[in-house]
Amino acid sequence: MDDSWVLKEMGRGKVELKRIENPTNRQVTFSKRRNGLLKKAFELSILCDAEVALLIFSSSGKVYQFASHDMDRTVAKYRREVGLPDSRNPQFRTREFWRSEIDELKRSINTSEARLKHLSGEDILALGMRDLKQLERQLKIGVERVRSRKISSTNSYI
Amino acid sequence: MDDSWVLKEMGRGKVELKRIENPTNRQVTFSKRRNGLLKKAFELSILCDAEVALLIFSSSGKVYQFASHDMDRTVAKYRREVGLPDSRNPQFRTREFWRSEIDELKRSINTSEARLKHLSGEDILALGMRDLKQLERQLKIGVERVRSRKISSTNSYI
DNA sequence: AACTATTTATAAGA
DNA sequence: TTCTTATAAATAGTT
Repeated sequence: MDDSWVLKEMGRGKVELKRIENPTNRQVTFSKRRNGLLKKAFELSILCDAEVALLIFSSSGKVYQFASHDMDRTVAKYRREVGLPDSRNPQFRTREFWRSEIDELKRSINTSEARLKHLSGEDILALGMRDLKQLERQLKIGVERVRSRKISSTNSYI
Repeated sequence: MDDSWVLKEMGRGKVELKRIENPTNRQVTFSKRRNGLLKKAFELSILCDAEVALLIFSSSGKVYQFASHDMDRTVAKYRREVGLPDSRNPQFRTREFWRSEIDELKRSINTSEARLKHLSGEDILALGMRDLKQLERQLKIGVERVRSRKISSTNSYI
């Protein structure tokens, strides 16, 4: 992205990637970049359906935050992921209940996604001839529908 | 920065600020923007001497993180700031946590099903020309893959 | 993964 | 701080 890494930045001037010593400049830059970062965190969460949590403390101690879902939830998720099994939870029944609920939904998702892959021609090695023929028929129907839709769209017939 | 808020984005094209439906595009954009966001978080922490913590979960559940100091420390600091007495064990919120987890899975299912319909040529009235073209391209790829699979299957080339 | 045309972000300056 | 502007970066669509 630029020549000698850790050397330059955006904008009119060129800035070393190191702490800005002038307090005024640092404050101004903090304000601008903080907003930019929060905005991009928001956009990432929307565009890519990601769960994002962002915490920023200014050097003077003020907090700024963004959480696409819920800060606690995301942090809890992170803790589990990282290895804190959070297994001090005595309510295993409840926990098991929710888990099975979720497993069921996940199975449903897997089914849909397998079908989506098949419709994209992926993971079809295991399919038999009958399924392949049916798949081909379905795809051709799809192509035809999309094609005719494109035509009427082109002619502004909406 | 741009005309009608929530309408455009960077780069060659113009993108609505909404979830990218095509899984491939979404994954690519996620990868690019995730890196951009992590980089900017890092730069903010250096340039402005700020304490920054960033958590990103992809929609497939993979975690990415940046912490200028220490994730736990920053989170604890945040909790104190917000008023929660650093309760790392939010038992009373467990129900809400599971509920949002489940809601998300349900949304995911709805999305898969919408896309399945699109690939079958259903419910495509609302799609724009760009999406239709992409859909047609994808369907044709699917047809080709299925066709070639049928041939090798016929010839017992497994 | 690499390439660019564009759009954004932002460092300085006012 | 806010606005403006010149320039550096980020990135969407494409190959």
